[in-house]
Amino acid sequence: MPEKAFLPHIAYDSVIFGFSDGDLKILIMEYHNTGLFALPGGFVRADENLNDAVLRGLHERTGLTDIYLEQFYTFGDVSRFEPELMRTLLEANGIRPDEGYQWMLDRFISVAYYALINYEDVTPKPDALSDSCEWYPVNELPKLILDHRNIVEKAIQTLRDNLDRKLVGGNLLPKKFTMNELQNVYEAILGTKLRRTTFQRKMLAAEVLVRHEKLFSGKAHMAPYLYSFK
Amino acid sequence: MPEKAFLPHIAYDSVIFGFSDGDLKILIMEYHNTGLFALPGGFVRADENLNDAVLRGLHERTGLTDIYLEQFYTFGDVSRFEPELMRTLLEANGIRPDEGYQWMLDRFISVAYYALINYEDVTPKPDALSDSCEWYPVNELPKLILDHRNIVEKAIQTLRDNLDRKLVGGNLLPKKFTMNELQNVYEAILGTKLRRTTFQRKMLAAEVLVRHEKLFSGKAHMAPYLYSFK
DNA sequence: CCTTATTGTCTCAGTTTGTGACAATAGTAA
DNA sequence: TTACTATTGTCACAAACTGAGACAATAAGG
Repeated sequence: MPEKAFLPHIAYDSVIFGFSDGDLKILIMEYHNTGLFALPGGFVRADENLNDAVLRGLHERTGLTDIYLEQFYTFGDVSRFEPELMRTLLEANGIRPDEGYQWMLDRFISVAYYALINYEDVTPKPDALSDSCEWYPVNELPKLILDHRNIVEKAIQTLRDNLDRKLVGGNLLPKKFTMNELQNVYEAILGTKLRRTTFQRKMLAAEVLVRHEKLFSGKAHMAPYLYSFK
Repeated sequence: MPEKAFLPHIAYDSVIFGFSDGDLKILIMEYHNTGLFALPGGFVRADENLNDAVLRGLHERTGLTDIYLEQFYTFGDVSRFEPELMRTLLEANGIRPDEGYQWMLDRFISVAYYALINYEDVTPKPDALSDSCEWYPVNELPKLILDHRNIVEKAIQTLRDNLDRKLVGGNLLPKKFTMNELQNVYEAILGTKLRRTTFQRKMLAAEVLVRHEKLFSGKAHMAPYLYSFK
């Protein structure tokens, strides 16, 4: 990792949302031998678009290429600067700062993105510095380093704000889904229960859904239609 | 301007909105002896919060301290990198890159903010590299350097999206204003005419306005009330 | 064939929004 | 003083939208 390969002082962090078991979840990494948890993030190559750097990182973590991705804020407070913490992370990986990693101890400004992916499509992969990369329900996050907790809060807030405006919830589901599954996603994001009939009416009126065949679950009741987004 | 005073590779640009003569306007700077126009921007000191750097720059350009300011996007494409352009700017000011300004020729990622200010409160001041800092209607902008045109477009789009959600239009007016003036601001931002009675009803129902005395303009008709925001 | 859980649709009331009407000014002109 | 004009604050009515429940139509299982 030669110093000049990356832009110094600039990082990105990604809040990767998934949905399973009725919970909104995000991917969290745990660093080797430290018990420290953090958002997946990375650096920008000197000849690489910022957005492409994030997509590259996301691909490495999830294996996915077509990802719904949105930049939502850039965090630039001086209080982000904690060289002792970074030194701990590096040393826990047997890396000495004087081996060309000095730049990682500098102050960083971080551009934050959130991604929406289909939980089923992914087997999370840790990076070189991490033991694990795992899903955590947003209500049961471990303590995170730096201002990462703050980043998550702002990601959720932005996602809520955009939910109706951009009708973006479907990106957390498989291509085909039932109206009830879509409603569960909305409820998990908003943190409130919604009325079934009102939700269905609003979604159908938005004219963004295509109705497909019915889904027979084997249960003793009327089978729901499957839908996909146009 | 010693190199280590500022974070390299990181800049900010600000889209400073004002309102006069029925037009939405922004501040544009013209660089010395070049005919090049750009958004007001600057760099972040090594020990300064990103947001504070922007407020500092805004204060230098406008003299104002209490400013409505919002970060809206960070531009990080490689295509922003145009060292010849920056060299031209520096040389037109009699500055040689080898005098400690080499870092300004590097690739920059720019965090973009928009500000809403009261046009009447401001006498724009150019910075060291500029001949002028002047208001331009958003529909009559000169050709801007780099991706600044793009930044302006995104600022306007964000402002439109936030207009109803945050009831933010009043920041472009003096403390006290008439309902008609507020409507004119909204129309200039949205680029559409609004219905007088509907607009008035919505604003009053939002319970964010305080009604004051009437404003007598000397014209031959009923005088409107003055309002301020709570 | 009867029961049960869930779904798609409809209804009805309550609320919000679009649209025009209208009286109340604050001046000017006769 | 008395018309006359332009603009404002408010109301009235219809249209559209939303909340809340009702209900018939399933898809199994017993």
